[in-house]
Amino acid sequence: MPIHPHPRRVLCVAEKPSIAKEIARILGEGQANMTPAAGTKYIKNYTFPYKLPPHPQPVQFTVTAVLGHVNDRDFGDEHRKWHSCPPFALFDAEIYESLSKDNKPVVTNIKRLARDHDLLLIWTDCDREGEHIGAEVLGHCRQANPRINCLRAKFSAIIPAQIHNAARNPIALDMLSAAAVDLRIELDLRTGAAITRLQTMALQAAFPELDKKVISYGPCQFPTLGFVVARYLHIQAFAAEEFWFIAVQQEKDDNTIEFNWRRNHLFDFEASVVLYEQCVESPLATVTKVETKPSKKWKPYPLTTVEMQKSGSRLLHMSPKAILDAAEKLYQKGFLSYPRTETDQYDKDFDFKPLIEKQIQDNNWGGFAQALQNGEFQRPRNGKKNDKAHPPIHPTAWTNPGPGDEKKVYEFVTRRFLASCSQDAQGKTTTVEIEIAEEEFHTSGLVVLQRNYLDVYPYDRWNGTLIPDFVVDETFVPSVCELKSGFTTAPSLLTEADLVGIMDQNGIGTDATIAEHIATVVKREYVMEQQQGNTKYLTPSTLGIALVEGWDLIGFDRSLCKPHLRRETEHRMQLICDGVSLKRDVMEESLTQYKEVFIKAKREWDKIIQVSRLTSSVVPSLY
DNA sequence: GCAAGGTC
Repeated sequence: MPIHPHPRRVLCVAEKPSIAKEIARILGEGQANMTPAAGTKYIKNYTFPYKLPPHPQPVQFTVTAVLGHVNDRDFGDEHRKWHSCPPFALFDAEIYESLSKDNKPVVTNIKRLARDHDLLLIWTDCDREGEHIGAEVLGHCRQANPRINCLRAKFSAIIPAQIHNAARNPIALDMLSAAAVDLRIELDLRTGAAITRLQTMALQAAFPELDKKVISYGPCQFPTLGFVVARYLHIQAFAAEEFWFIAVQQEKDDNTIEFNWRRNHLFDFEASVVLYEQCVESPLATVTKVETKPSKKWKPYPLTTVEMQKSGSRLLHMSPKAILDAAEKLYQKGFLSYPRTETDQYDKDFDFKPLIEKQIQDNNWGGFAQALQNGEFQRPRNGKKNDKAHPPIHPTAWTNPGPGDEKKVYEFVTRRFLASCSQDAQGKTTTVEIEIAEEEFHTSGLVVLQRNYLDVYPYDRWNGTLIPDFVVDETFVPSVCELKSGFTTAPSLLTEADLVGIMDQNGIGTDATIAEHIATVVKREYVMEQQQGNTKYLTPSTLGIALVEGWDLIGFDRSLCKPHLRRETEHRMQLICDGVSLKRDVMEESLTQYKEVFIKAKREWDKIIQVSRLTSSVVPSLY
């Protein structure tokens, strides 16, 4: 990309204030002049001179930010009221762009700046949403200054080399990605509003007890509900099966050693009896193999948002939403890095030392941090994901946030960070194999030699089970050899941690929104939380089950409750980004599909109603 | 009274 004609004044706009601050710190080399923007306490404008080679004279740089997306979209007055039009009209109704109240001073600020700058340099996150936000910013700046040029800074980490490089080698804003996001915004608004109104009004008419309740549809909330219902129905349909196995135990050196059958277990009773009787007839066990091998337990990967919510909700017994909220607060206070990231690998130039240094003062893990500084440090493992915008979540300063959610989250993130900078736990595993009447059994023991990361990461367990020495060819008659039976057990209901993982795998929602979608289906009373001991399980309400079964029954090969449609939208967005499809064509194709769903649903609506009646007669309460 | 996606 050729460098732009030499600009005199460059206006840099980031996606959020924290990034603007970092860019100004790096490019301004700490000398930037800071003035707060009028009307909003979040946004600051930074100015400083900056050299853009090959020109010898520095130009003036101004760095500012917006707060994510700038524009709001909604239907006009003639469609906004629920009874102002039939819901179907929402598929083709005019959509208007407007500024939300909070964004007015933000836009006033960039427009004012745009007037006396000749180049707009977009510094939003380098993802699809970032390109879209960039396009919104450009639109407003062009209104204020039609002649302003626009380019995009491309960076993959907030480190000086990258930021300077991005400033000096800008590229074009990717309008195709922006168009793809446009598609999503419009499609989700139309389908969400149309189907929500259809569904709500029809169900309220049939069930007076649903009066005043919104029965919302959304392309993310419905698949989320679908996963919960699927697991519930799976459990309902589960039939336990009996199985048999030979249990062998041996007393040795005051220990009871359990040996596991190589066949694990059999579902065939007759066959189990035959094999068992052979063991009873010649009960002498012979040791066939004793093997000791080094083994290790791997330290955890760097922390992404999804992983923080998944393992956090399992270990801290908090909801994914509460975890993200606490992380957000800690981030705003400057204690944690940006909490919404898909990245589980650190940039190769990432400087760990000063961050570890800050943790030395802690009463609980300070000693561990000190040991890392004294030579125990080992670079974190690299995961497979990189959003090219944010590093993994890590503590940026030491704090003791008092009791409560923030303390739990801060401690978890910090221990995880220190653990990832430490070394794998080392141990040795001993396996012993024996034979009784030609049937094989085995057992194993573990000795932990070096705990390493486990010392700072109590969430992981790796316990040694000591087994006494056995020698090959040694023989003994086991103290216990019995034929036992058991039953297969149904899977358990989904936990929030499970659901986060399933949504992530299926591309439902993003790191920043997954927790919200779960909270939404709970708020809508499609799903209920069931506390069992320390764990919260998710179970569908009668309403939730009826919705899923009803929509499935209407007989779409692609039910609204399955992740398929969302995946298709994602795929089509990618086609737009790649320049393969035009937004206009994709929009038409998608809307046609949803219109068909809508018409069919309206026609066969009584099927959903029937299922609902049926389900609510089985379970008396609707909730 | 509708969605999902940014960010605070």
